[in-house]
Amino acid sequence: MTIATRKQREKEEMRSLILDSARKVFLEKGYSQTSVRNIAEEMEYSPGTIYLYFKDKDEIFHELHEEGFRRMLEKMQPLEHVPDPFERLKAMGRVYLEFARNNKDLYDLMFIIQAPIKHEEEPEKWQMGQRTLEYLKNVLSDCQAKGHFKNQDVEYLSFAIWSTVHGMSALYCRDRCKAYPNIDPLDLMNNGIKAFNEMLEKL
Amino acid sequence: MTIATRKQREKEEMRSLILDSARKVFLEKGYSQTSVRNIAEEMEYSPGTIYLYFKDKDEIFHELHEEGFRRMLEKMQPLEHVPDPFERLKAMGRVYLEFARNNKDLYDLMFIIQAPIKHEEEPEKWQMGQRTLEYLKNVLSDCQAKGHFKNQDVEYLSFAIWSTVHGMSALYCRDRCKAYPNIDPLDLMNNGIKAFNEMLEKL
DNA sequence: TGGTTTTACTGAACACTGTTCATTATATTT
DNA sequence: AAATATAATGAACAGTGTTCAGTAAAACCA
Repeated sequence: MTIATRKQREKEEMRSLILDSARKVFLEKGYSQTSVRNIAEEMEYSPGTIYLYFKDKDEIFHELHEEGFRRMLEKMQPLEHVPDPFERLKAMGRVYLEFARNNKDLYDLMFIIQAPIKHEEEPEKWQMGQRTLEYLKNVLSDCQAKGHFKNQDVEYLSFAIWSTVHGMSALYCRDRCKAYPNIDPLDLMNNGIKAFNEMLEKL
Repeated sequence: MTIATRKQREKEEMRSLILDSARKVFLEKGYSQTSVRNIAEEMEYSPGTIYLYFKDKDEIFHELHEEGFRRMLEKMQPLEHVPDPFERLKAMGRVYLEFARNNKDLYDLMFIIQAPIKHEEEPEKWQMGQRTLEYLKNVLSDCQAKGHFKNQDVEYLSFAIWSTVHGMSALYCRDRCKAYPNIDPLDLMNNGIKAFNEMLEKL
Protein backbone atom coordinates (compact mmCIF):
# COMPACT_ATOMS: atom_id res chain seq x y z
CA MET A 1 0.00 0.00 0.00
CA THR A 2 1.58 3.21 -1.14
CA ILE A 3 1.73 6.39 0.87
CA ALA A 4 -0.35 8.14 -1.76
CA THR A 5 -3.27 5.74 -1.29
CA ARG A 6 -3.04 6.02 2.46
CA LYS A 7 -3.11 9.82 2.13
CA GLN A 8 -6.13 9.47 -0.13
CA ARG A 9 -7.83 7.30 2.48
CA GLU A 10 -6.98 9.70 5.29
CA LYS A 11 -8.45 12.53 3.27
CA GLU A 12 -11.70 10.63 2.89
CA GLU A 13 -11.70 9.75 6.58
CA MET A 14 -11.32 13.41 7.40
CA ARG A 15 -14.26 14.28 5.16
CA SER A 16 -16.29 11.60 6.93
CA LEU A 17 -15.30 12.94 10.30
CA ILE A 18 -16.45 16.40 9.29
CA LEU A 19 -19.73 15.08 7.89
CA ASP A 20 -20.35 12.96 10.99
CA SER A 21 -19.75 15.94 13.25
CA ALA A 22 -21.83 18.22 11.05
CA ARG A 23 -24.73 15.77 10.98
CA LYS A 24 -24.61 15.40 14.73
CA VAL A 25 -24.66 19.14 15.38
CA PHE A 26 -27.22 19.82 12.62
CA LEU A 27 -29.63 17.28 14.08
CA GLU A 28 -29.04 18.61 17.58
CA LYS A 29 -29.35 22.32 16.91
CA GLY A 30 -30.88 22.59 13.44
CA TYR A 31 -29.13 23.76 10.31
CA SER A 32 -29.27 27.54 10.70
CA GLN A 33 -28.30 27.33 14.36
CA THR A 34 -25.17 25.38 13.52
CA SER A 35 -21.95 27.29 12.90
CA VAL A 36 -18.76 26.06 11.31
CA ARG A 37 -17.11 26.72 14.66
CA ASN A 38 -19.63 24.40 16.35
CA ILE A 39 -18.77 21.62 13.92
CA ALA A 40 -15.03 22.22 14.39
CA GLU A 41 -15.46 22.14 18.15
CA GLU A 42 -17.45 18.89 17.96
CA MET A 43 -14.61 17.19 16.06
CA GLU A 44 -11.88 18.89 18.10
CA TYR A 45 -10.23 20.65 15.15
CA SER A 46 -9.87 24.30 14.26
CA PRO A 47 -12.50 25.98 12.04
CA GLY A 48 -9.97 26.57 9.26
CA THR A 49 -9.41 22.82 8.80
CA ILE A 50 -12.95 22.32 7.57
CA TYR A 51 -12.24 24.64 4.65
CA LEU A 52 -9.39 22.38 3.55
CA TYR A 53 -11.96 19.66 2.82
CA PHE A 54 -15.09 21.59 1.90
CA LYS A 55 -15.44 24.70 -0.23
CA ASP A 56 -17.97 26.23 2.16
CA LYS A 57 -20.83 25.42 4.51
CA ASP A 58 -23.11 24.81 1.54
CA GLU A 59 -20.98 21.93 0.30
CA ILE A 60 -21.42 20.19 3.63
CA PHE A 61 -25.13 20.87 3.26
CA HIS A 62 -25.21 19.21 -0.15
CA GLU A 63 -23.49 16.07 1.07
CA LEU A 64 -25.99 15.62 3.89
CA HIS A 65 -28.77 16.49 1.45
CA GLU A 66 -27.82 13.55 -0.78
CA GLU A 67 -27.50 11.33 2.26
CA GLY A 68 -31.06 12.23 3.20
CA PHE A 69 -32.37 11.00 -0.14
CA ARG A 70 -30.34 7.82 0.15
CA ARG A 71 -31.93 7.13 3.52
CA MET A 72 -35.40 7.87 2.22
CA LEU A 73 -34.90 5.54 -0.74
CA GLU A 74 -33.76 2.84 1.68
CA LYS A 75 -37.09 3.14 3.49
CA MET A 76 -38.96 3.03 0.18
CA GLN A 77 -37.04 0.06 -1.23
CA PRO A 78 -38.84 -2.67 0.80
CA LEU A 79 -42.16 -1.48 -0.65
CA GLU A 80 -41.01 -2.96 -3.96
CA HIS A 81 -42.47 -6.19 -2.63
CA VAL A 82 -46.00 -4.87 -2.20
CA PRO A 83 -47.69 -6.52 -5.17
CA ASP A 84 -50.61 -4.16 -5.81
CA PRO A 85 -49.28 -0.83 -7.15
CA PHE A 86 -52.04 1.24 -5.57
CA GLU A 87 -51.36 -0.33 -2.18
CA ARG A 88 -47.68 0.40 -2.83
CA LEU A 89 -48.53 4.04 -3.57
CA LYS A 90 -50.45 4.40 -0.32
CA ALA A 91 -47.64 2.72 1.58
CA MET A 92 -45.20 5.18 0.04
CA GLY A 93 -47.29 8.05 1.36
CA ARG A 94 -47.21 6.58 4.84
CA VAL A 95 -43.45 6.00 4.67
CA TYR A 96 -42.89 9.52 3.38
CA LEU A 97 -44.84 11.14 6.21
CA GLU A 98 -43.21 8.85 8.75
CA PHE A 99 -39.78 9.77 7.41
CA ALA A 100 -40.58 13.47 7.69
CA ARG A 101 -41.80 13.07 11.26
CA ASN A 102 -38.89 10.90 12.40
CA ASN A 103 -36.22 12.97 10.63
CA LYS A 104 -37.58 16.48 11.01
CA ASP A 105 -34.26 18.25 10.56
CA LEU A 106 -33.10 15.99 7.74
CA TYR A 107 -36.42 16.51 5.97
CA ASP A 108 -36.01 20.23 6.46
CA LEU A 109 -32.57 19.99 4.89
CA MET A 110 -33.90 18.03 1.92
CA PHE A 111 -37.04 19.92 1.01
CA ILE A 112 -37.49 23.15 2.91
CA ILE A 113 -34.21 24.90 3.47
CA GLN A 114 -33.41 27.42 0.79
CA ALA A 115 -31.32 25.39 -1.62
CA PRO A 116 -28.02 27.23 -1.85
CA ILE A 117 -27.55 26.95 -5.59
CA LYS A 118 -24.68 29.30 -6.16
CA HIS A 119 -23.32 28.09 -9.47
CA GLU A 120 -26.67 27.89 -11.25
CA GLU A 121 -27.55 24.61 -12.91
CA GLU A 122 -25.80 21.75 -11.17
CA PRO A 123 -28.26 18.97 -11.86
CA GLU A 124 -25.78 16.33 -10.73
CA LYS A 125 -26.32 17.62 -7.19
CA TRP A 126 -29.94 16.46 -7.36
CA GLN A 127 -29.34 12.93 -8.59
CA MET A 128 -30.81 11.24 -5.54
CA GLY A 129 -33.82 13.55 -5.50
CA GLN A 130 -34.46 12.73 -9.15
CA ARG A 131 -34.29 9.02 -8.45
CA THR A 132 -36.83 9.29 -5.63
CA LEU A 133 -39.21 11.12 -7.94
CA GLU A 134 -38.70 8.55 -10.70
CA TYR A 135 -39.64 5.90 -8.18
CA LEU A 136 -42.98 7.65 -7.58
CA LYS A 137 -43.68 8.10 -11.28
CA ASN A 138 -43.05 4.42 -11.94
CA VAL A 139 -45.55 3.42 -9.27
CA LEU A 140 -48.09 5.76 -10.84
CA SER A 141 -47.51 4.18 -14.24
CA ASP A 142 -48.01 0.75 -12.68
CA CYS A 143 -51.26 2.02 -11.20
CA GLN A 144 -52.39 3.20 -14.61
CA ALA A 145 -51.61 -0.22 -16.04
CA LYS A 146 -54.08 -1.61 -13.48
CA GLY A 147 -56.78 0.85 -14.48
CA HIS A 148 -56.23 3.70 -12.06
CA PHE A 149 -55.83 7.39 -12.93
CA LYS A 150 -57.33 7.20 -16.40
CA ASN A 151 -56.65 10.21 -18.60
CA GLN A 152 -54.12 11.57 -16.12
CA ASP A 153 -50.62 12.75 -16.96
CA VAL A 154 -48.11 11.05 -14.68
CA GLU A 155 -45.96 14.19 -14.52
CA TYR A 156 -48.71 16.44 -13.21
CA LEU A 157 -50.30 13.78 -11.04
CA SER A 158 -46.97 13.01 -9.39
CA PHE A 159 -46.52 16.69 -8.65
CA ALA A 160 -49.97 16.93 -7.08
CA ILE A 161 -49.29 13.88 -4.91
CA TRP A 162 -45.82 14.98 -3.94
CA SER A 163 -47.22 18.41 -3.08
CA THR A 164 -49.78 16.92 -0.74
CA VAL A 165 -47.40 14.79 1.30
CA HIS A 166 -44.75 17.50 1.23
CA GLY A 167 -47.33 20.08 2.26
CA MET A 168 -48.31 18.04 5.29
CA SER A 169 -44.68 17.44 6.19
CA ALA A 170 -43.73 21.07 5.72
CA LEU A 171 -46.65 22.35 7.79
CA TYR A 172 -45.66 19.82 10.45
CA CYS A 173 -41.97 20.79 10.39
CA ARG A 174 -42.74 24.46 10.68
CA ASP A 175 -45.35 24.07 13.39
CA ARG A 176 -48.23 25.31 11.25
CA CYS A 177 -50.30 22.37 12.47
CA LYS A 178 -50.93 24.58 15.47
CA ALA A 179 -53.56 26.22 13.29
CA TYR A 180 -55.61 23.24 14.54
CA PRO A 181 -55.17 23.78 18.28
CA ASN A 182 -57.46 20.93 19.30
CA ILE A 183 -56.03 18.23 17.04
CA ASP A 184 -52.81 16.33 17.58
CA PRO A 185 -50.49 16.80 14.57
CA LEU A 186 -50.00 13.06 14.18
CA ASP A 187 -53.76 12.55 14.12
CA LEU A 188 -54.06 15.40 11.64
CA MET A 189 -51.57 13.84 9.26
CA ASN A 190 -52.97 10.31 9.55
CA ASN A 191 -56.53 11.36 8.87
CA GLY A 192 -55.47 13.95 6.30
CA ILE A 193 -53.65 11.35 4.22
CA LYS A 194 -56.61 9.00 4.69
CA ALA A 195 -58.92 11.56 3.10
CA PHE A 196 -56.40 12.08 0.31
CA ASN A 197 -56.14 8.35 -0.34
CA GLU A 198 -59.91 8.20 -0.74
CA MET A 199 -59.63 10.89 -3.39
CA LEU A 200 -56.94 8.94 -5.22
CA GLU A 201 -59.04 5.81 -5.05
CA LYS A 202 -61.92 7.51 -6.84
CA LEU A 203 -59.79 9.29 -9.44
CA MET B 1 -55.00 68.08 20.72
CA THR B 2 -52.89 67.20 23.73
CA ILE B 3 -49.19 66.56 23.60
CA ALA B 4 -49.77 63.05 24.89
CA THR B 5 -51.95 62.12 21.92
CA ARG B 6 -49.47 63.63 19.49
CA LYS B 7 -46.70 61.62 21.11
CA GLN B 8 -48.87 58.57 20.83
CA ARG B 9 -49.39 59.27 17.13
CA GLU B 10 -45.71 59.89 16.54
CA LYS B 11 -44.93 56.59 18.21
CA GLU B 12 -47.29 54.82 15.83
CA GLU B 13 -45.83 56.66 12.86
CA MET B 14 -42.38 55.53 13.89
CA ARG B 15 -43.55 51.93 14.10
CA SER B 16 -45.05 52.30 10.64
CA LEU B 17 -41.84 53.77 9.32
CA ILE B 18 -39.90 50.82 10.68
CA LEU B 19 -42.39 48.33 9.25
CA ASP B 20 -42.40 50.06 5.86
CA SER B 21 -38.63 50.01 5.73
CA ALA B 22 -38.47 46.42 6.94
CA ARG B 23 -41.04 45.29 4.36
CA LYS B 24 -39.12 47.04 1.61
CA VAL B 25 -35.79 45.46 2.52
CA PHE B 26 -37.36 42.04 3.24
CA LEU B 27 -38.97 41.93 -0.19
CA GLU B 28 -35.78 43.14 -1.84
CA LYS B 29 -33.29 40.84 -0.13
CA GLY B 30 -35.40 38.14 1.53
CA TYR B 31 -35.94 37.72 5.26
CA SER B 32 -32.75 35.97 6.30
CA GLN B 33 -30.60 38.28 4.19
CA THR B 34 -32.04 41.33 5.92
CA SER B 35 -30.26 42.70 8.97
CA VAL B 36 -31.53 45.17 11.53
CA ARG B 37 -28.73 47.46 10.34
CA ASN B 38 -30.11 47.26 6.78
CA ILE B 39 -33.54 48.32 7.99
CA ALA B 40 -32.07 51.13 10.08
CA GLU B 41 -30.05 52.34 7.10
CA GLU B 42 -33.11 52.27 4.84
CA MET B 43 -35.01 54.54 7.24
CA GLU B 44 -31.95 56.65 8.03
CA TYR B 45 -31.96 55.97 11.76
CA SER B 46 -29.50 54.14 13.99
CA PRO B 47 -29.96 50.40 14.66
CA GLY B 48 -30.62 51.04 18.35
CA THR B 49 -33.74 53.08 17.60
CA ILE B 50 -35.54 50.03 16.20
CA TYR B 51 -35.23 48.34 19.59
CA LEU B 52 -37.13 51.22 21.20
CA TYR B 53 -40.20 50.23 19.17
CA PHE B 54 -39.79 46.48 18.73
CA LYS B 55 -38.59 43.90 21.22
CA ASP B 56 -36.50 42.12 18.59
CA LYS B 57 -36.35 41.17 14.92
CA ASP B 58 -39.01 38.52 15.50
CA GLU B 59 -41.57 41.09 16.56
CA ILE B 60 -41.13 42.88 13.23
CA PHE B 61 -41.52 39.48 11.61
CA HIS B 62 -44.84 38.90 13.37
CA GLU B 63 -46.28 42.25 12.30
CA LEU B 64 -45.50 41.58 8.65
CA HIS B 65 -46.78 38.04 9.12
CA GLU B 66 -50.19 39.32 10.14
CA GLU B 67 -50.14 41.81 7.28
CA GLY B 68 -49.57 38.94 4.88
CA PHE B 69 -52.74 37.18 6.07
CA ARG B 70 -54.69 40.41 5.84
CA ARG B 71 -53.62 40.77 2.22
CA MET B 72 -54.46 37.17 1.42
CA LEU B 73 -57.91 37.52 2.97
CA GLU B 74 -58.44 40.64 0.84
CA LYS B 75 -57.80 38.57 -2.27
CA MET B 76 -60.18 35.87 -1.00
CA GLN B 77 -62.97 38.26 -0.01
CA PRO B 78 -64.32 38.88 -3.56
CA LEU B 79 -64.87 35.14 -3.98
CA GLU B 80 -67.70 35.48 -1.48
CA HIS B 81 -69.82 36.35 -4.53
CA VAL B 82 -69.18 33.09 -6.37
CA PRO B 83 -72.55 31.39 -5.80
CA ASP B 84 -71.60 27.72 -6.13
CA PRO B 85 -69.47 26.68 -3.13
CA PHE B 86 -67.46 24.10 -5.09
CA GLU B 87 -66.62 26.70 -7.72
CA ARG B 88 -65.70 29.02 -4.86
CA LEU B 89 -63.40 26.35 -3.43
CA LYS B 90 -61.63 25.89 -6.75
CA ALA B 91 -61.31 29.65 -7.15
CA MET B 92 -59.76 29.82 -3.68
CA GLY B 93 -57.13 27.33 -4.75
CA ARG B 94 -56.28 29.42 -7.79
CA VAL B 95 -56.11 32.63 -5.73
CA TYR B 96 -53.94 30.90 -3.12
CA LEU B 97 -51.41 29.67 -5.67
CA GLU B 98 -51.44 33.02 -7.45
CA PHE B 99 -50.82 34.79 -4.14
CA ALA B 100 -47.87 32.52 -3.39
CA ARG B 101 -46.36 33.11 -6.84
CA ASN B 102 -46.87 36.88 -6.80
CA ASN B 103 -45.72 37.32 -3.20
CA LYS B 104 -42.98 34.75 -2.91
CA ASP B 105 -41.19 36.39 0.03
CA LEU B 106 -44.37 37.28 1.86
CA TYR B 107 -45.62 33.72 1.42
CA ASP B 108 -42.33 32.47 2.72
CA LEU B 109 -42.75 34.70 5.75
CA MET B 110 -46.28 33.43 6.38
CA PHE B 111 -45.90 29.68 5.94
CA ILE B 112 -42.34 28.53 5.55
CA ILE B 113 -39.98 30.53 7.70
CA GLN B 114 -39.37 28.92 11.07
CA ALA B 115 -42.00 30.54 13.25
CA PRO B 116 -40.07 32.20 16.06
CA ILE B 117 -42.36 31.23 18.89
CA LYS B 118 -40.28 32.16 21.88
CA HIS B 119 -42.87 32.50 24.59
CA GLU B 120 -44.71 29.28 23.82
CA GLU B 121 -48.42 29.52 23.24
CA GLU B 122 -49.32 32.95 21.94
CA PRO B 123 -52.40 32.10 19.94
CA GLU B 124 -53.33 35.76 19.55
CA LYS B 125 -50.38 36.11 17.18
CA TRP B 126 -52.10 33.75 14.73
CA GLN B 127 -55.49 35.45 14.64
CA MET B 128 -55.37 36.25 10.94
CA GLY B 129 -54.10 32.79 10.04
CA GLN B 130 -56.96 31.27 12.02
CA ARG B 131 -59.47 33.43 10.18
CA THR B 132 -58.15 32.36 6.79
CA LEU B 133 -58.48 28.72 7.79
CA GLU B 134 -62.00 29.29 9.12
CA TYR B 135 -62.84 30.75 5.73
CA LEU B 136 -61.76 27.51 4.05
CA LYS B 137 -63.64 25.32 6.49
CA ASN B 138 -66.83 27.31 5.93
CA VAL B 139 -66.59 26.82 2.18
CA LEU B 140 -66.14 23.08 2.74
CA SER B 141 -69.24 23.00 4.94
CA ASP B 142 -71.16 24.81 2.22
CA CYS B 143 -69.94 22.21 -0.25
CA GLN B 144 -71.17 19.44 2.01
CA ALA B 145 -74.57 21.14 2.20
CA LYS B 146 -74.68 20.82 -1.59
CA GLY B 147 -73.84 17.12 -1.52
CA HIS B 148 -70.06 17.13 -1.84
CA PHE B 149 -67.56 15.39 0.41
CA LYS B 150 -70.00 12.96 1.98
CA ASN B 151 -68.74 11.23 5.13
CA GLN B 152 -65.74 13.53 5.30
CA ASP B 153 -64.60 15.44 8.38
CA VAL B 154 -64.14 19.12 7.51
CA GLU B 155 -61.14 19.40 9.84
CA TYR B 156 -59.12 16.65 8.17
CA LEU B 157 -60.30 17.47 4.67
CA SER B 158 -59.33 21.12 5.09
CA PHE B 159 -55.88 20.01 6.23
CA ALA B 160 -55.45 17.76 3.19
CA ILE B 161 -56.50 20.58 0.84
CA TRP B 162 -54.39 23.18 2.55
CA SER B 163 -51.44 20.78 2.46
CA THR B 164 -51.78 20.34 -1.29
CA VAL B 165 -51.83 24.03 -2.21
CA HIS B 166 -49.22 24.80 0.40
CA GLY B 167 -47.07 21.94 -0.84
CA MET B 168 -47.14 23.29 -4.38
CA SER B 169 -46.39 26.80 -3.17
CA ALA B 170 -43.59 25.66 -0.91
CA LEU B 171 -41.95 23.52 -3.59
CA TYR B 172 -42.24 26.51 -5.91
CA CYS B 173 -40.79 28.97 -3.37
CA ARG B 174 -37.85 26.72 -2.62
CA ASP B 175 -37.11 25.86 -6.25
CA ARG B 176 -37.91 22.17 -5.87
CA CYS B 177 -39.96 22.41 -9.07
CA LYS B 178 -36.60 22.01 -10.76
CA ALA B 179 -37.05 18.30 -10.07
CA TYR B 180 -39.12 18.56 -13.28
CA PRO B 181 -36.45 20.08 -15.52
CA ASN B 182 -38.58 20.00 -18.68
CA ILE B 183 -41.74 21.56 -17.26
CA ASP B 184 -42.32 25.22 -16.52
CA PRO B 185 -43.21 25.68 -12.82
CA LEU B 186 -46.31 27.70 -13.68
CA ASP B 187 -47.47 24.93 -16.00
CA LEU B 188 -46.71 22.40 -13.28
CA MET B 189 -48.84 24.20 -10.71
CA ASN B 190 -51.74 24.87 -13.08
CA ASN B 191 -51.98 21.28 -14.23
CA GLY B 192 -51.20 19.93 -10.78
CA ILE B 193 -54.11 21.79 -9.21
CA LYS B 194 -56.28 20.73 -12.16
CA ALA B 195 -55.60 17.08 -11.35
CA PHE B 196 -56.31 17.77 -7.68
CA ASN B 197 -59.61 19.49 -8.51
CA GLU B 198 -60.69 16.42 -10.43
CA MET B 199 -60.02 14.36 -7.32
CA LEU B 200 -62.08 16.72 -5.19
CA GLU B 201 -64.91 16.58 -7.73
CA LYS B 202 -65.13 12.80 -7.44
CA LEU B 203 -64.81 12.66 -3.66
C1' DT C 1 -38.38 82.70 31.06
C1' DG C 2 -34.92 79.44 33.40
C1' DG C 3 -34.06 75.24 35.33
C1' DT C 4 -35.30 70.46 35.84
C1' DT C 5 -37.02 66.25 34.35
C1' DT C 6 -38.50 63.13 30.80
C1' DT C 7 -38.04 61.30 26.43
C1' DA C 8 -35.73 59.97 21.89
C1' DC C 9 -31.91 58.75 19.75
C1' DT C 10 -27.19 57.54 19.00
C1' DG C 11 -23.24 54.72 18.12
C1' DA C 12 -19.75 52.19 20.36
C1' DA C 13 -19.38 47.69 22.30
C1' DC C 14 -20.39 42.54 23.03
C1' DA C 15 -20.71 38.08 21.48
C1' DC C 16 -21.67 35.75 17.72
C1' DT C 17 -21.45 34.35 12.39
C1' DG C 18 -18.79 32.44 7.61
C1' DT C 19 -14.47 32.71 5.59
C1' DT C 20 -9.40 33.64 4.56
C1' DC C 21 -4.57 33.32 5.02
C1' DA C 22 0.19 33.97 6.95
C1' DT C 23 2.42 31.20 10.11
C1' DT C 24 3.69 27.01 12.36
C1' DA C 25 4.10 22.09 12.92
C1' DT C 26 4.35 17.67 10.95
C1' DA C 27 5.45 14.23 7.50
C1' DT C 28 7.70 12.88 3.23
C1' DT C 29 11.37 12.94 0.02
C1' DT C 30 15.98 13.58 -1.32
C1' DA D 1 20.24 15.19 8.19
C1' DA D 2 18.51 18.78 5.24
C1' DA D 3 15.14 20.30 2.07
C1' DT D 4 10.65 20.07 0.59
C1' DA D 5 5.79 19.33 0.64
C1' DT D 6 1.62 18.82 3.21
C1' DA D 7 -1.67 19.71 7.10
C1' DA D 8 -3.46 22.37 10.69
C1' DT D 9 -3.79 26.42 13.18
C1' DG D 10 -5.86 30.59 15.05
C1' DA D 11 -5.81 35.43 14.46
C1' DA D 12 -8.14 38.64 11.54
C1' DC D 13 -11.99 40.56 8.44
C1' DA D 14 -16.45 41.83 7.63
C1' DG D 15 -20.72 40.73 8.76
C1' DT D 16 -24.83 39.51 12.27
C1' DG D 17 -28.57 40.59 16.54
C1' DT D 18 -28.70 43.11 20.61
C1' DT D 19 -27.54 46.23 24.64
C1' DC D 20 -26.65 50.35 27.00
C1' DA D 21 -24.09 54.54 28.72
C1' DG D 22 -24.17 58.98 27.00
C1' DT D 23 -26.15 62.96 24.57
C1' DA D 24 -29.41 66.11 22.71
C1' DA D 25 -33.88 67.72 22.39
C1' DA D 26 -38.39 68.38 23.93
C1' DA D 27 -41.85 68.87 27.86
C1' DC D 28 -42.84 70.25 32.27
C1' DC D 29 -42.88 73.18 36.32
C1' DA D 30 -41.40 77.29 38.89
